[in-house]
Amino acid sequence: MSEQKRLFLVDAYALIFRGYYAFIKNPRINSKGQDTSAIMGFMNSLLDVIKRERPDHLAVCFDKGGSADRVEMYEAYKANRDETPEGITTAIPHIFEILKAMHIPIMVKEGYEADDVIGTLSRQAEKEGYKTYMVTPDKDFAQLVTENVFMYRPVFGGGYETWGIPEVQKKFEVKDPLQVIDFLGMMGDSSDNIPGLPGVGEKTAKKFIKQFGSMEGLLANTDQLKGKMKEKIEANGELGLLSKQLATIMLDVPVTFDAKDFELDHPDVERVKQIFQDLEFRRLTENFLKTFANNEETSTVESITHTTEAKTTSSKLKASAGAGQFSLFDSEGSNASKTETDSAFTRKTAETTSHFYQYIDTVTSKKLFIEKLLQQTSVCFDTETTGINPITAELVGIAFSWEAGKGFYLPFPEEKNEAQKLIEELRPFFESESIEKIGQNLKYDIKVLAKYNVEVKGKLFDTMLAHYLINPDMRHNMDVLAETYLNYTPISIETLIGKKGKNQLSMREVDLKEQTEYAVEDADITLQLKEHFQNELGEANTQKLFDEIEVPLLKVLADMELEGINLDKDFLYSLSGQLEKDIAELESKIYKEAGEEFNIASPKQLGVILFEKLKLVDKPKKTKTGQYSTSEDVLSYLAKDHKIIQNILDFRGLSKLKSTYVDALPSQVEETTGRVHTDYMQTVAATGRLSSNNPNLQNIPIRTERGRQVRKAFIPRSNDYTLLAADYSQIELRVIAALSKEETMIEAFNNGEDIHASTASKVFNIPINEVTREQRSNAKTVNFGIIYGVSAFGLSNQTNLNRTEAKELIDTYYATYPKLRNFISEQVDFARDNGYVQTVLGRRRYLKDINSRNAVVRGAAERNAVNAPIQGSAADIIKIAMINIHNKLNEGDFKTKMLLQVHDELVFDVYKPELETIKSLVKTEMENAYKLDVPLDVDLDIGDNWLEAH
DNA sequence: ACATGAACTTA
DNA sequence: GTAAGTTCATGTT
Repeated sequence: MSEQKRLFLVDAYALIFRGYYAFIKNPRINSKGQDTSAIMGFMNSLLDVIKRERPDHLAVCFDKGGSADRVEMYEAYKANRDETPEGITTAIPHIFEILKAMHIPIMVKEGYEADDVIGTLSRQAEKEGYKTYMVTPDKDFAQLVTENVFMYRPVFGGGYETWGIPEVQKKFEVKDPLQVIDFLGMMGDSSDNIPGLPGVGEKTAKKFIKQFGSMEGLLANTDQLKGKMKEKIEANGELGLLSKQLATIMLDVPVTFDAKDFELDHPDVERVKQIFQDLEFRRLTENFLKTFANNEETSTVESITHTTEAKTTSSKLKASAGAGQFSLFDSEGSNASKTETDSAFTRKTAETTSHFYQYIDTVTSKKLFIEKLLQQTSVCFDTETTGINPITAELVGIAFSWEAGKGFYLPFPEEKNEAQKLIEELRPFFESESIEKIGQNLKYDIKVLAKYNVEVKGKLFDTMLAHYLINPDMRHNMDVLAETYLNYTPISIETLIGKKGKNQLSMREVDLKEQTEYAVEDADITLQLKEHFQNELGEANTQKLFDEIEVPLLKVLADMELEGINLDKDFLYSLSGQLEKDIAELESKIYKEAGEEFNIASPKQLGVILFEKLKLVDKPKKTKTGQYSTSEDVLSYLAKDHKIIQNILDFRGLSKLKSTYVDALPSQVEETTGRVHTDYMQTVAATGRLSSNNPNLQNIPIRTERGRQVRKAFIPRSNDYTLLAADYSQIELRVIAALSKEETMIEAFNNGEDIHASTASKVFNIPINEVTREQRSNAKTVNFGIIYGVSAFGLSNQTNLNRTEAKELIDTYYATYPKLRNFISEQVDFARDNGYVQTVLGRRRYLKDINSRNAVVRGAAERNAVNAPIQGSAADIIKIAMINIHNKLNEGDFKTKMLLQVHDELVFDVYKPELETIKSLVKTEMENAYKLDVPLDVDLDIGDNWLEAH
């Protein structure tokens, strides 16, 4: 069990300040009038670290006398820092006293800051083979991180996060933690009074680091900059270098790391108790006693962990039932060895049933386990990893369950080769065609395993997908499902790794017993959910949709996501520069026109300028929150009244373009693959469509000339490849024509007519070649309106027609296409009778509001009743095409890959020699994915980027 | 630090 | 009028 030794170095002042301000609203004052907030806050953190981590070595580091060197360099250094609050200065002697009583070494060195002391010690400890954890919230320390040196940051709301090299690379967007110095030097730090470069903030600093690598790199290449920025940086090179020096933590402080001195040994309990009593700390005393009592207990438990004898629970500390104590493989069905949940466990899950979860940590038990595993016909599994991004995540463990209430957890070693060896032993299971694999969101697990070169074969059952088909309007996360269908509350991941968001620990840091309880429970629950959903799929008549569409598609999506797409970052960088310039110009024009400077991006401030200062309109429209509405349609209506309006609209358009696409996309290129990997969500859209996020590649601009340029950045993987975009022409109108059996429209499609022009010709009763642009455009609007469930009101809003003209147009439209009108009322009637509507493949959408007495609510449900079968059927069709194409590409061993899906379009990276074959393959598969009474038509385009391929 | 609303992007 | 996702400002832990 002897891991590498771990040294914890605590940045005292940082934690004291943090503790002090945590209580600032409600300071702790004892009966003697002492403000003990700082002491309390600090001690809480310290005990917390000890309790969580059980360090073998620990020291607390203080500043003393400021940094003489730094003041010499820059006299303003830390000058504008506020005077230390009295509550802190008075706390220091007490803290010293407590630390002494606890036998914790205190490190101070006159003339050096704690950063420098910690930095120096970490380097010495590293040489002696220690892993060092720097306990501090201060981001500056990130520069010290190495393979063996970590930041251990307390986070708001409790808990800690560990920053190793990958975390630092991610947070600061640097390649090497040392670049954090350049980053801080460029952007400056007001609390340390590091000046930084003028005009450079976080974003620009990150950009520079990526572009030039360092401060020196930037200063040597200012010729690549433009405009004001160039001038400012060239003029301030000295300041930049000085800032970098100020930000650098020293590594040569005259202190010595002596392992023996730093060993964490037993505190003088009586003395500490006495001090705490004097300060009137009651909870803290308890906490302290528990922390150190706990320590003893832990070592006892560990010493018995590997015995096979089930041990009677003698202490409330042994909370994780079952795990670790196993009389395993002779235990099938034997209640005697089943560990009942005890009080400490039951408190989290009220209706917990007894369970039998075990982890596997010996060669023999592993051998037995794999033997048993391979005898099963159906197994639920769940991977636990270091993160939520499957491309970078590493396996921490895999849980398995094939019988309700029971399961096993196989932890994975951190070392890569060892992990690979272990997964190889599981390969026969994962690649077995005859063992069914069950899971919740299998796409994730499949992607993780793919990174270990393991393919998941055999029949699949994904409980998330199953539930999506059973009830698409609900949410499908496991916790909700367990509560709804099993009346069971699973252990939340938050109790393990801390609050959601950025504050999470890695699963790797969680105690093995807790990992087991959590992971196996997930597999167990998922297995039980499967039993439940299996029957419901049959009842909802969606078994086929599940087996033939959604489940096969999951693997297709996994492949597409792993593949990613190549992005021309440099192109976007230069685009960003142009946009920045244009935005700045618009900005100054707007300020001039408004007569003052304000935040144009703030609808609130903008509203005041437009409607109170410039009084552009008498009765300004308000939003539902009571603010002035400055939405696009309101503003374009005013564009003729004041030239500021057009500038504002342009400003908004360009800002959106820059922030959401031009600047965001390059930062989402995956470091390890050099490509952008979107995540397709298969279970969010109520109609059956996919959605895409991180980044969303389904809303890349195309309508405006400027926006469309972004598509030039999406490029083939190399010169041997080209992009192919294949899109269905008017698929939704074809679907509605086919479903309604409207002959007039079907005939137009059969004849290959321009459907909007054809509609205009019929509605306005003129020959098709005499249709004007405006007529075609109005016809187009109505055609789309039908798909969305028209109203005259909506239509008049979308066109230049007034309400009566709009009504008239709709009436004529229905007269032209009578069966469309029938189809619409049939859908609504069907929904009223059955409570749902469905697509060509039987995908259902339930409409609970269809019989609502509230006309607005009911109207919305009626529009859903019309739209869902159309949008959903189109989604069904392209899904079929994707599965078939994916199969064909695999069977034919093509180098060509399918990369993207954008609702009615598929994008491929085509290996040039395969181009002709692929073109016909794709067209055939898409057009014949599903047989309708209307031909499906697919347009193909190729190009050296996504814009050209259109 | 986190959630919400407004605005803007797509099919 | 349908279906989505991201960013920014803003107000609240």
